[in-house]
Amino acid sequence: MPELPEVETVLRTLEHQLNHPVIENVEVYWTRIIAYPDVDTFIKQIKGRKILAYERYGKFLIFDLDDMVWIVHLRMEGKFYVQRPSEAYDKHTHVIFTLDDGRQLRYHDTRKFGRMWLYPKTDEQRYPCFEKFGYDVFDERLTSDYLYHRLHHKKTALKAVLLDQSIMCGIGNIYADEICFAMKMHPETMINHLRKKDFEELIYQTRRIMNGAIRSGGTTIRSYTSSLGVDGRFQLKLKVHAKKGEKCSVCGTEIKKIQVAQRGTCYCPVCQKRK
DNA sequence: ATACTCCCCTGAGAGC
DNA sequence: TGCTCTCAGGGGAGTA
Repeated sequence: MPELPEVETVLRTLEHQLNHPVIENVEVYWTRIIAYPDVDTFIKQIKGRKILAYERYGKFLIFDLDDMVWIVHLRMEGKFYVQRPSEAYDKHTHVIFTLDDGRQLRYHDTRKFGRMWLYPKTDEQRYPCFEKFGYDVFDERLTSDYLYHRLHHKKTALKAVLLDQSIMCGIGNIYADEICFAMKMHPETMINHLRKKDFEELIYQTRRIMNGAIRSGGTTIRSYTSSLGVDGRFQLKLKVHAKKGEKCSVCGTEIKKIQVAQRGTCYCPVCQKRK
């Protein structure tokens, strides 16, 4: 599933592939994908607009259309393909954008969880779909002081905090497990047990892991063909997520799987201690 | 305010 | 082989 590094890779790949096309036509085959405005307005307003810039906020893709912004969240399985109109598409292709260079940008989503929004652009770049979202993981305003003041009194599990997009956004289930492992902390560690230096470590490890994943995701840009999105190449580097029953790469102990914050959670019972 | 639960969806995998 | 059942998961909505 696309988390921050995958979204970043998709965005860079799209920019590289598409450059700055004008969207000439749009066909929507599953209307719920369009979250705002209504489908007819979405189509009417996005037609004729040029993609000037590609940006990211958390797991959102942001396409700068000059006086408007087109925002996409891939959720679980959303993908973009750049294809010729003559190429076949399957039942999971829900939105097709025809570009002025003759190609099509096709939105594909097996589970139909992804969403798109189109808003008039504002200076502060805040939109209703971002309302409940906090700082992006790489936002410089996200500091250990900020996290400490916001969290040190709360009795919430560490992993629940990492997944809470209203505090910082971009982390999903995979990287939440990896960050807990890198911090050598049990995912159920109560956040109020963390000291200031632990929050520094949290931010450091989060950014280190995200940057590493972006770098290895970025390597797929050169080799990719028609399919955008990341093929799971850097799963090779995962230490605990989806590793239930395998041996910990550090100590050899069997990785365990539990539920934390209603999410499947893998961890090493020896390396990761409750604080 | 916080923490659950359900919902949206489909394919994969398990069990029979 | 083929059927049915269960589960995964980001995030919104509703509820205790």
